[in-house]
Amino acid sequence: MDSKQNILLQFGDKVRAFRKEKGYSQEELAYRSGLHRTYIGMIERAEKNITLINIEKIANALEMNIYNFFSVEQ
Amino acid sequence: MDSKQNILLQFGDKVRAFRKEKGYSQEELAYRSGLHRTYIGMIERAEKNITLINIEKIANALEMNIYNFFSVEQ
DNA sequence: ATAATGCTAATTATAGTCTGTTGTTTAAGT
DNA sequence: ACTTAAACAACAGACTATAATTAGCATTAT
Repeated sequence: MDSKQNILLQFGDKVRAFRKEKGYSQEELAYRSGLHRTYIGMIERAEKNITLINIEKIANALEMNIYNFFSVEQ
Repeated sequence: MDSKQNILLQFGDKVRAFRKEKGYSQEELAYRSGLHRTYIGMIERAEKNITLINIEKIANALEMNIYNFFSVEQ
């Protein structure tokens, strides 16, 4: 991932916002989703082009539905 | 991708349904999204774990928003 | 001072691309 | 109805690009 794509920035921002709403650290979210601490950071910084299965893991860890990451409201 | 994950099956089914609604062949959708003919088939059959950037490409090609793939209604 | 996050780099797994072949559906024409 | 052709989709295999995982150290909050 060189130049950060808009959709990844948008997704990363939402993950970070929802994570903070829940009061989780990156490490806590990593643990809950079964992903690695540094990987969560990379996603939030839009450095990785995440796959659908991992999108779902993060959604589950944040106790929300995937479409919340992509809906226009909020 | 060995055993097909639920989220991939759900996504693939939606892509196929929306594609047919538009009257596109897999090849037509491939052309419109800039992806490969056979790859579209793999996605619809849930054989690949698609990345977010390609999810967006397919959404654009189908002239819809990403959350339509994940919303419960319809 | 310490907890949280950023950043680099290296490795492994797999997503994505492509060619070609087989099978299946659709629509003709005779 | 039965072929024939053409369009469409499934499938296999090989290759390339990159996502995913991890460790270690630097930096930034608190």
